[in-house]
Amino acid sequence: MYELFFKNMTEKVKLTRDQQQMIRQYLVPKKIRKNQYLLQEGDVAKYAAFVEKGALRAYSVDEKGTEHIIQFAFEGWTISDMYSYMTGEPATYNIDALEDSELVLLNKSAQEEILQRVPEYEEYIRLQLTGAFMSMQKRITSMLSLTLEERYIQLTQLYPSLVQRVPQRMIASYMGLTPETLSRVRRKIKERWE
Amino acid sequence: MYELFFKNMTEKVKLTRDQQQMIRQYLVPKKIRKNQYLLQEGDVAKYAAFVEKGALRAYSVDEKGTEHIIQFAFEGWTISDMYSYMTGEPATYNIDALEDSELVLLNKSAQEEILQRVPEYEEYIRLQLTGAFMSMQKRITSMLSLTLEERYIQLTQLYPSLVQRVPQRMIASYMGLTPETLSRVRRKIKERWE
DNA sequence: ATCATGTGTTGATAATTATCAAGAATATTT
DNA sequence: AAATATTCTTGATAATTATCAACACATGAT
Repeated sequence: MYELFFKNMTEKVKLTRDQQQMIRQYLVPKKIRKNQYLLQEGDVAKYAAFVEKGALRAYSVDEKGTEHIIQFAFEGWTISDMYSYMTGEPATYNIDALEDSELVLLNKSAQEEILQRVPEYEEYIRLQLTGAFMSMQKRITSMLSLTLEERYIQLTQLYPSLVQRVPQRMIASYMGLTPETLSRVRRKIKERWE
Repeated sequence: MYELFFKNMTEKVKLTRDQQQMIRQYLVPKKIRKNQYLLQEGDVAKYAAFVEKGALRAYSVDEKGTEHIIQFAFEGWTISDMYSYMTGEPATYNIDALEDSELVLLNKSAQEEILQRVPEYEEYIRLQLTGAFMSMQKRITSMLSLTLEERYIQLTQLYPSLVQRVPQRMIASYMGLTPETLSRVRRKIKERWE
């Protein structure tokens, strides 16, 4: 239990055994089944979830009922509705599981207590946020400057497990396209390599 | 000098006078003129820049020479090529000034020393990054789920100074559109309100 | 194993945005 | 103030993507 969570953290910051034990008290394990919700829009996001095993997505639903996937999270990633988590306001996003998943949950007040008792945890969060920031910035850059083919190829190279474990209609949604267009993009890539 | 920088920081974390004085040692003031570069792609981003006064943009240039604006920064915002700053690799982005600007520069090793001597600075960075993360997530959500009119209206509401101080062709670039299309979007909004 | 449901592909057509070009308006330079 | 450069708007056309529909294939339920 929590192997990946602590492996991930201790790769970034040095923690004593005692500190790790202390943090462990605040963690809540959770298993969810494929298609099960972790968060529904309108509720308050009480937790940030670290993915120990499995895959999740965060998505918003527009007035026409179309889903727009904002984020995927595989093993080693953290997912939440950050605004709702930080402010206690109703969540914008739904979060559900693409596969049976094992999560490590941390609520906000627990995080605050950890931060007071383990200062190194602050550094861990900073490094995590920095990684997420860079990742998102790269995504926006790609959306603005690359062709669809280039974007898809980049996705498969940066996140190979995405393409293997996620249905194509969801990859299309993540890219802001219809499934039909993504199918055409993939055909064009294939033709270019024959 | 540095008024906004310290105002911004002390709104987020509590610092003693001594701590503030200590941090001040590491800061470098810089004035740049409109259109002057702060960073050119290919160079290493030695600094993160806090905007005391003025406005800057970060943009990438694609193979056709088209500029894609990734970020604007007005007073109170920080701008850099985060990946280059963190890793010492060559920068992807150019950063230049849209107006005569006054900046507060902080290089990476100075940041690391501050972090060791003022633990509260860690919290400040975390809170800053959290804000930036939420802002970027909102931007991606809008790009995926809103019509162009809705996106433009949202921009003018979230960042009124953007629309007043930035040429429209740059707003179009930031939105991923041509100037012609943005002009048409604005006309449609106007017709809708008459 | 069979049936039902979901996903991906394909073609045709409609809608949206990019590209090109020119004119009008605004900003900058002399 | 006049001249020049830049920006914004507009129209026409081309290119790209969305929408609709049908079929083939894959997956899930019984």
